[in-house]
Amino acid sequence: MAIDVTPFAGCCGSVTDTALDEGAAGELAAAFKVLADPVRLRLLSMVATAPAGEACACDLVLPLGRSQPTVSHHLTMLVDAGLLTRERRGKWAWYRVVPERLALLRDALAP
Amino acid sequence: MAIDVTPFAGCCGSVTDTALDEGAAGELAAAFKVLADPVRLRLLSMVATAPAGEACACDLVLPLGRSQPTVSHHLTMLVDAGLLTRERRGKWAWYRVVPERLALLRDALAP
DNA sequence: ACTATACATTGATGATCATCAATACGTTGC
DNA sequence: GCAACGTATTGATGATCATCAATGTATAGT
Repeated sequence: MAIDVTPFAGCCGSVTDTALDEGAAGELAAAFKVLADPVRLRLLSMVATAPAGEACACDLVLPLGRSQPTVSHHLTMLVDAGLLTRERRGKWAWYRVVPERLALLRDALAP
Repeated sequence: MAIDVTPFAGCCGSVTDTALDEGAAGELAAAFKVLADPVRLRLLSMVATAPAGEACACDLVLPLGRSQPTVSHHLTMLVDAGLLTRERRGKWAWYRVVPERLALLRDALAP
């Protein structure tokens, strides 16, 4: 089941801006939780640095040293978090990063 | 036991820069894991937005609605992660944010 | 010294999560 | 239709973690 289609609706404001209320803190925490895993970070960076800005899931399993279901699970989490998009082409699934989403999280740490 | 005095030694490079190796991904993930909690995010923003750039622990317990030990635990995690500094003055403990540390994490999400 | 206060630590518990084996689903080619 | 392949889902398990009550450790005031 999808974790949350719009975790951290966050449009503006940084942690150093104004004190976060409980709701905003929960959404932001959920967003960072997705980044708080080595496998997901590697997946994100592998897709981000892939040749045409996209990567096939078939090329991500072996280098990570995890089972196919585990990699698929992490990719789904990244998609659900809005950090990646998934596009099926035939038997393969291709992933691209969503820069705006990454920027949103980065801005949450702005001074 | 302190989690790690220098988690994410990270000096340079973003997730979109070059593919992360297992070690770097682990350090980065550990750093984000500290941010991946609502209470810690609220603590961070409360300290960041505090009047003189510092906040007394005594003023952080009630607004969070958590027990004193729980708040103390989260503050310790933030200090161990290098995101906050702690200074004891008499009976009180005063916290300040470490902007450089926050910037380090922000840069890890740079395009 | 004694008491009260502020904070940290310990120990225990329930919840969340990463992981894999097994299985299901959808697509391609024969 | 059938077999092979790439991917997603299910179910189970061990590990990690947030939380609190109880306790420990200082410091300040009387």
